[in-house]
Amino acid sequence: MSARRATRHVSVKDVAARSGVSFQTTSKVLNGGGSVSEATRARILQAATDLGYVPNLQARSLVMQRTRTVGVITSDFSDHNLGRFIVGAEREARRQGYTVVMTSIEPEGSGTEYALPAMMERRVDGILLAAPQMEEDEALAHVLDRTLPVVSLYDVPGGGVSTVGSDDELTGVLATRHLVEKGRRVIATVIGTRGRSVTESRLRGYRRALEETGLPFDDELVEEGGWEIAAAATATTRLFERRADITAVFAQSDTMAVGVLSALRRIRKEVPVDCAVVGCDDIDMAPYTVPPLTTIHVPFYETGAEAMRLLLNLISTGTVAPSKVVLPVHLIVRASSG
Amino acid sequence: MSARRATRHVSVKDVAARSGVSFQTTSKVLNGGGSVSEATRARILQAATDLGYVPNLQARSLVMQRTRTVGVITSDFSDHNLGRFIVGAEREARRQGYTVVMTSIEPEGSGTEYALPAMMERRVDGILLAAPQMEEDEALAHVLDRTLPVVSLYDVPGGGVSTVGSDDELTGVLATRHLVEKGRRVIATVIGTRGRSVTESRLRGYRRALEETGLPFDDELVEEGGWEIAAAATATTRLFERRADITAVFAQSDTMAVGVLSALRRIRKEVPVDCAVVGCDDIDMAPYTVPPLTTIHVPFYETGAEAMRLLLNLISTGTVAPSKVVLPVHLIVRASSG
DNA sequence: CGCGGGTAAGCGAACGTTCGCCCTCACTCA
DNA sequence: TGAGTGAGGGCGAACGTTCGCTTACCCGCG
Repeated sequence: MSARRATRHVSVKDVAARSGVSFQTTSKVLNGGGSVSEATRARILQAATDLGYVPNLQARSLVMQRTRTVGVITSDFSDHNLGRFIVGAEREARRQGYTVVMTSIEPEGSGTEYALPAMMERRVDGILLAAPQMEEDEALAHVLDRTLPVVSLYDVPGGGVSTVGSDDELTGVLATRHLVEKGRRVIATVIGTRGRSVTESRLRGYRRALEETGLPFDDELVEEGGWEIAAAATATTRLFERRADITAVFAQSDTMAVGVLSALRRIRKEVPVDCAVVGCDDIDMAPYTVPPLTTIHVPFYETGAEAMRLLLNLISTGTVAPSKVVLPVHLIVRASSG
Repeated sequence: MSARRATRHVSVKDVAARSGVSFQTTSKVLNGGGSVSEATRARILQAATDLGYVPNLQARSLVMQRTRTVGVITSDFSDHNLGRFIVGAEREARRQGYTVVMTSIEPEGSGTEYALPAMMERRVDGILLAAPQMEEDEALAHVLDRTLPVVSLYDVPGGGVSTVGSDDELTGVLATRHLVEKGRRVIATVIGTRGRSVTESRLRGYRRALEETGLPFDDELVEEGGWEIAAAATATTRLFERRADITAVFAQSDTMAVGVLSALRRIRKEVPVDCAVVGCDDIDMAPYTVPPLTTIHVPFYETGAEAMRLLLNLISTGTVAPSKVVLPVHLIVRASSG
């Protein structure tokens, strides 16, 4: 109807006016401090609810010099795993009385130019980094060095930032070792994005498991799938064009494993008889692929929660000393590995 | 090292001191207003970057009486579709210079008790509701009535709240009509959660398409799958126990369709020969199920963006008059429907 | 009766901004 | 020469809090 909002927000002064005391006394009552008689306390409380008083956190943080807000910088979290991370983190923040302000950065965006300034303007008490592409952002480490508590879910170039993640090398080891134990000898792997820390760690695990069992590591058996179904499918096709004798594929994510399965179906390889497949992440769909997917369970939700826990801890102790938390992973065997 | 943060934030006064002017003049320069000589302007700007000045949005919103912040209240957005919604919304907000503060509410939580107050304390300029369970929250409509611009992705009981969504009834119609056109006559449907608006609309569409083509609607052919893979699978099993003559299933989400496919596989029904399957949502996996899933494409990302656009529009015009936007959907034919 | 002590409440300042208004020049023009 | 003008800049107030200090008052005690 009208073009202007009618209702002014009710402030502590309004409450004070209605209960006939100074606004400072009202403030005392409303957040517990000071000594106020039972009578006036009741009167003030009554007035507050009558008026529907809602404290203004902006004003409060202005004087308190902290906002009880943490910033979460993420890339596109329609990605299922990232979504789980963030849910875990948000929940933990909420549990400890913090609010989350969130911004996602574009795949090509550097974060340094928009996201970080935006968070600083908001005077967040700390920042949780959940954007893989920040691993390549050289400017980043420089900017946030020693200025604010920061926890990242991914490696940050300069170091000096606390990190929480799962044991990626172990992931590679468990998957590969399992395939070896199943009697597979020519084990290919479809990896994520080259250069990214998860990718390299899981690849290292794959390699270690091979060497550990006396099998040769062969560059020909590694192909990049870029975390996507379609790309993983073509990667698989390329692998089999090169080496028809492959009897197992380890995909660095369940999503890519779906692509692998799809490619195998197309070239008429039966899973697991002709070729076994192992993924990792343990997404909801994993038990329902054809055949059901053996995978490594990665505790995304817990990782997010743990990261937030660490961040809030840094905030409350005022520390910025970096640390590194690694959460365990485990194998879940289903039909795709025989 | 030390338990106390060393760096105070630099304020507009610090900048003023360094450039030898009053802090008000500094403020003028830093946000464009007023008339300041080129010389001092340059001097102030220089001082600002030297000191690394970052404006304090808390203080600014305090005097400006608006925060350029919108609250997003969501349920668990590790749900893929919700994630897309929110990404779309956040991106649009960012594009228009708004920041998003986010809270998710527990499945059982009412939102009225935690989420809304939290947003109000933060003095958000508007709220985007993206939590399906709020459809059942009777208290909700009462609380936010006429107090703040609100846009919801789901129906809110009392009405009076603007809504953005896709055409759910059309979704049901398109899916069912397609199956009829493919010659199917006994078409079952696995629905989401009873009573939820999406569920009922899609069911209504299903029913309308049947009647439109002279086929009878039969309660026996409807089973609840609760949006989950496993539940959808057992729902399918139940359906076929009742009616062995079913030749098509319309699942109200792709996720549930995966469960349907899995159940059909178990009872040795071949898709699409024995039984066709159509889902909806068009998730990334849809082209990679076995067989690839025919589905209705739902523009989640665009819905989120549109909802945010509407919300920001409400905010800037100061209106609270409710409106209702419905985005189109379309059929995508793949192998699962023959 | 005067004094100390405790409790209840008020007061002033500060946090970092924006905004409207006033002052002070120097310059122009009649 | 004196009034008018307009640009450049300062000043005070306000936004809604918290916090430390001070004041007013009531009691009991010596």
